[in-house]
Amino acid sequence: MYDSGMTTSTKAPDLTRQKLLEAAFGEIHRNGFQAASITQILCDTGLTKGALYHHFPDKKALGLAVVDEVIRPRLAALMFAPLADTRQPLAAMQALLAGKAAEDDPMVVTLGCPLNNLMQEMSPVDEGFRLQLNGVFEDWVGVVAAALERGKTAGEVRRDVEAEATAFFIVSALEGCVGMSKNTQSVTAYRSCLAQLGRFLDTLKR
Amino acid sequence: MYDSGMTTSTKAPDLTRQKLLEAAFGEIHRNGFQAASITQILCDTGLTKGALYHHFPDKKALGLAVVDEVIRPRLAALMFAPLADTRQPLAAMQALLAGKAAEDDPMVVTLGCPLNNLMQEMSPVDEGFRLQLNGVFEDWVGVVAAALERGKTAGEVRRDVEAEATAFFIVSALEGCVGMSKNTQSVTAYRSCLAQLGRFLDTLKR
DNA sequence: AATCATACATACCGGTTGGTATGTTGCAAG
DNA sequence: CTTGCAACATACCAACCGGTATGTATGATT
Repeated sequence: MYDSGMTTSTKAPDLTRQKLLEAAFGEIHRNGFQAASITQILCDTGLTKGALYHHFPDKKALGLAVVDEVIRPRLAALMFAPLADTRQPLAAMQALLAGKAAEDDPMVVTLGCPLNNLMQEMSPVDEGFRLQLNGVFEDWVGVVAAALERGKTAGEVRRDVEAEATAFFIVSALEGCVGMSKNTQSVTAYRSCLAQLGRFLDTLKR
Repeated sequence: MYDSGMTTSTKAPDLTRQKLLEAAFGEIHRNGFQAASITQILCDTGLTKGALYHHFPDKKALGLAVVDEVIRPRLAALMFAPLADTRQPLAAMQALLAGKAAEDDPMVVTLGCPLNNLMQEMSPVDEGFRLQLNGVFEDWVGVVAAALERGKTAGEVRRDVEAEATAFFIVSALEGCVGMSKNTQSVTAYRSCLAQLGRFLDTLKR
């Protein structure tokens, strides 16, 4: 038999692990990795160090797990999925940007993109983090590039567009927009910046 | 009389202040503000806490001074000056980007843009920092926007270009390129990304 | 029923942090 | 000559950090 009737209390290791990951994600998103306090994360979850260091060997492992098991899936759902099979990547991305801009109070303006935040903070400082983050980033660029290629064969995208370089630029510009808007704390600037990125996308049209 | 013959030893308050600022800039550039160690900064300068806390009330004040007295002038010399009076902002920015791309080993790829780094780290966390950084950023955008406006009247830039929004996007995209290249640690990607930004600039031509 | 590993909680530790209080030196004014 | 303040140096501190060692409850195994 299995513990079907358990609420949360007794023993549910994967659940507590998940709680740790989510809390860590929140603290890291708010304060960055280095400034994220283990104690605070445990405070948020109601757990203790015993639980944490049972599931993760150290703080860095927790951070890397957050990248792989929280940030990556979120990004995949938000940004990868809509482009996964499209043959009109430009239209799809325009819709994506429009959807982003339409959010009434984007948390991304308040706290920024979790991936970008971590990249800016940790990439120059820790090679392990850099590789992990770069993996997610390159996957993202890869998804966009593949979509652009499909758009080329489908006739939506100009033939002389360098898919890989353009994709890299699109993602970079998007992250740049988010980052600068975070600094400005202005939703208006955020939307305006996204609109300009949309204008660039238009120039790729055939 | 004034102490004309002093080398460095006895008393030269503004010089030690400057040394503190430069060392702090370096540590902040390498590790971020929160992770920058006061002790390490003093180690770099050969000074002590007595000196530091004589010139600055606390760590935050030091950081803000770095923004105003180190980062801002550097940025002004590198990015503002070349656009100060141009009537062909597009050509000027293309030249600027080309110059950036031509650097054999841009430190900006290794450690990123000091302004961007600080914005990403500190803006969501400390309002004082946000305002200070945003001041520099908005000045930058203002310089670009003004140049674009002059380009419009001079006939280089299309009339339907929204100077302010476009300037915001240009700077954002540039910072995005730098940030992503920092993560990739690839000078090639950096140059390629700058080239794409150049293509966007071309679309603004009349 | 006894055993044993998993899944935590609790208490503790060395190291580092930013910050302060006190001391010392030197130049310049009175 | 001495007084006084600016410009530092030195010693010290409480708070917090990540990490560990130990203890304990629980469920599964034999």
